[in-house]
Formats: sequence, C-alpha cells, structure tokens
Amino acid sequence: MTELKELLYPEKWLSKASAGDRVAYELRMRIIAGMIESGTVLSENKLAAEFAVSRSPIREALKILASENIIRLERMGAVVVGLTEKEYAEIYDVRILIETFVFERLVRKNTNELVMELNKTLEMMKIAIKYQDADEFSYQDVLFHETIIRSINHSYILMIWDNLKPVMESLILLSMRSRFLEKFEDFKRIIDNHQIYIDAIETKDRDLMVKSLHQNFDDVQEKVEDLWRSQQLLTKGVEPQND
Amino acid sequence: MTELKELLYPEKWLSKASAGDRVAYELRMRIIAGMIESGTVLSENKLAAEFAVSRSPIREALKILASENIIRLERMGAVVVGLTEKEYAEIYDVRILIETFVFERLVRKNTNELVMELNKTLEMMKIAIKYQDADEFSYQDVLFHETIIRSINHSYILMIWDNLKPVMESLILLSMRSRFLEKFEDFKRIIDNHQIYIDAIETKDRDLMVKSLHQNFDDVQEKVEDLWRSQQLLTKGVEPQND
DNA sequence: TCAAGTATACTTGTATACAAGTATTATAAT
DNA sequence: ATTATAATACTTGTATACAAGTATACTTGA
Repeated sequence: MTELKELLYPEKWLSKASAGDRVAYELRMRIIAGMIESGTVLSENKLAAEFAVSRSPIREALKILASENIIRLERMGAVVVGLTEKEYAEIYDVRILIETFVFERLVRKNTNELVMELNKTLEMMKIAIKYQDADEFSYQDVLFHETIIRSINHSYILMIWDNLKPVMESLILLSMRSRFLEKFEDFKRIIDNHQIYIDAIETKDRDLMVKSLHQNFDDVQEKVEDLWRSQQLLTKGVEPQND
Repeated sequence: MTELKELLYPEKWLSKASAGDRVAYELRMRIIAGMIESGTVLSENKLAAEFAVSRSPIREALKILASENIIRLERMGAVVVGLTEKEYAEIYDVRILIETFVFERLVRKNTNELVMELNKTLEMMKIAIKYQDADEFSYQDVLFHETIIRSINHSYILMIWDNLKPVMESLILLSMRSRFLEKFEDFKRIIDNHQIYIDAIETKDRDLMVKSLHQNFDDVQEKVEDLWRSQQLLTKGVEPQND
C-alpha cells in the first residue's frame, strides 16, 4: 500500500481537526487538483490503508465529500466526480446567488463594523503578498468572503456557504499557489478589486458590488480553467458520468 | 431506557434506509414537531439505547442533522437548535432563492416534458386528497418541487435542495397531517396554486410564477406558524441560543 | 464554611470485528 | 465452446472495545 507522501492541504490548518476531517481535506485537494482522476472508484479499505487510519474516519470523510458533490456514494465504492467546466460554472452561480442575496440584506444594515473587519482582512492579504505566502493569502481571501456572508446572521445561507466553502478554499489555494509562481502581477488587481468590494458595501452601491463580485470570481475562474485544461489532458479518456 | 414507541416518519418510506438514516428521519420529525425541545442536549449513548442501535448509526444521524442546522455538534453533546420563526423565514428565503433561479433557467428551455411530469404529480396529489392520505399528498407535494429543481440539471443547486429537502419534507408532513383534520378546504386552494405554477412554467410567465411561489410557501408557512406557536407554549422557558 | 485537588462518570474519536450482501472468477455440465 | 452454478474476494453497515479528554461530584485540608 502506498504511504502518505506529501500533503496538499496546509498542515497547520489541521491542528484541531479529527482524522476524518484531515482525510477529507486532503482527498478534496487531490481530487480538485486532478491528482485523482474523475471516475476513479475509491475503496474504504484501500483509503484506510493509504492514510494509515481505520475505516471509521474514512467513512466520515467520504460522507463529507459526497455532501459536497465531489464524489458519489454508490452501492460498491465511492466514485470520484471531480470538477468539470460545468461544475465550475455551477459553483460560480451559487456564489453569485448567495453573495448578491447577502448584499441585499447589507444595504439595509449598518455596515461600519463589517467594513472595518474587511479592511483588516485586506491588510492581512497585502502582508501575505509581501511575504509571498500563497496559503496565508488564500486563507484571508476565503475569510474575506466568509466575513461578509456571516455578517447578515442567516443560518441557512451560512449552511450553503458551509457546503461550498471547502471546495472554494481548495480552488483558491491551488489557484493562488500557481499564481505566486507565474503571474505575481495579478495580485495588485485582486487587492484593488477587494477594495472595490469594500467600497460597494460602504456606499451600498449595488452596481459596483456586482461588478466587483464578477471580477472577483473571474479572477479565480481564469486560473481554474487553466487548471482544468491541464487536467483534461491527463484524463481525456474518462467518460463524464451524469445521473 | 425508553423504548421506541411510535414513529412520526412514515415507515414505508424507509424500506431501503439504513439505521442511521432512520434515526435521522425520526429525530428530525420529533425536533420539528417540537417533541424534543430547543436546547436539549442529545447524548449518543442515550440515543443509541433509545433507538436500540449502536453508536455508529447514531453518529451518522447526528452528522446529518447538524448539516441541516437542526442540531449543533458541540464538544459535549449535540444541542438541539430546532426551528424558530427566524429559521422558518430563512428556509423560505432559500426556497425562493433557488426556485426563482431555477425558473430563470427554465424560461430558456423546452419545458414540455417537465410540464407533463408536473401534471402527473398534480393528479396524484388530487387522488391523495380524495382518499385523505396526508402522507401521500406530502410526498407528491415535495416531489413536485423537486421535479422542477432537478429539471435544470444543476448539481450545486441540487446540493442546496438536498440539504433543505428533509426539513421541508418534515414541515410539509406535519402541516398537511393537521390540515387534513382541521382545514380540509385548504386543499382546493393548494391544488389550484400548483396548477398556476405549472401554467407559469408553461407560459414562462415570471410574475405568475413568483406570485404562485409565494402563495405556495405561505400555505405551508401559515400552518407552520401555528405549529410554532403551540411549541412556544411548551418551551416558553427555554432560551433561544444563537452563536 | 470554603478552596483546592482528586476521583468518577460521563463525553467523543478511532480501531476492530462481524454479518450480510454483491461482483467476479472459477468450475462443472451440456 | 457456452451456459449455469458454485466458490471467492470483495463491498457496506453495524456493533463493540478502548483511549483520551472533560465536566461533575466528592473528599480533604485549612
């Protein structure tokens, strides 16, 4: 059985996580990065051997990934679904959907506290760029959006975010890591765009918000499409499976 | 330990379900019906004894309910959150959100097949009323909306529905059961309203759709608020807990 | 009486064992 | 050679055991 070599997911983010969560985080990264091909059938026993844990945490991890639509639990084995262009577009849809919903709530609220919090996070992002820390940058980027979503105190919108967040986080991590190597100049634009988002919230300017929201997603999307294209080369023979 | 007396969730819907799923379905019904008060701390061991199964399926059930926001998994014990007026409004929000999204997709598609399917389901609902079968009526009602949502083939919108559906199903079941006893005349209006929904899809009339959608939710909401009021009397001392 | 420490009865997370079911492969009969 | 049947090597779901951690109650000391 293959030993667990290198972790894609930042280890320091897992300090308090259970074995099941660790496996879920790591498997998710591998699937989204294309290291595990679409269509692969995962066996609980094999995974348990590979990750050197028992079946209990593996089952937990598979349940989590299934709820995120990354794998499909079938009678025999968990089938990797992965993210095709279709899924990227769908994630995009849902993000637009919930963030515009949140914005509609925000325009009727006092956003001073939120704006302060977002400014803080934005400063953190700048520091992360300065020290070329892609993981820290990704963390703050995800936190930025989560802060906005949490601010309206809507448990069912938060539920949607909770389901989407792990996949988003993985996408952003992979996107930012490669960008720090290849397209470092992108980050100025990303920072600017987040500033526009803050301004939109502060001035309650819907149009500005939508503009920056789309730009923001395109920033991740663009890189992600590259990612997907390179995946496609690896997995060109695999049949896309739909229900 | 208390033996499992009477099941709130229809047994025949559980034919293929695992023990964990059964427990989840039943616990969900009890929580939503107010039989288990908000704030109650559930113990895995006690539940295992009560449902006469081991801790494994209980853990599975608690994970499911936590992902639906019905309970909160804490360090010691699972705390019942339940549904207050706030949560009802939030569920309503999300339903409006996803069904309007779905409708926007539908206006650009051929909906002949869907409309036929919906007509079939509507006929089923009429039969269920004729034979005063509240559970069957609820089943078809939930199916009606699920059919619409599935029709656009959007896995991430479906993901949201999958998370919302069990709670919706429970709400509708409870609502319809009491209505069959008390307000039988409501059903004509409900049927009419579903017909309007179908017409809206057929003619791709946005305004008609929104109108019927809101009416449809109000139909459940109304009864549900009664339910909540009666719950409130039972649990008036319990502090509502928010994070 | 009250504070501090200790014992105990919980809790969760993980490992392991087993039963029941399902594919796959091998064997036997035509 | 092909089909039917039986053996096997998987699979999942559930029960149980155990370790480590946490709250509660109890005891001991002043």
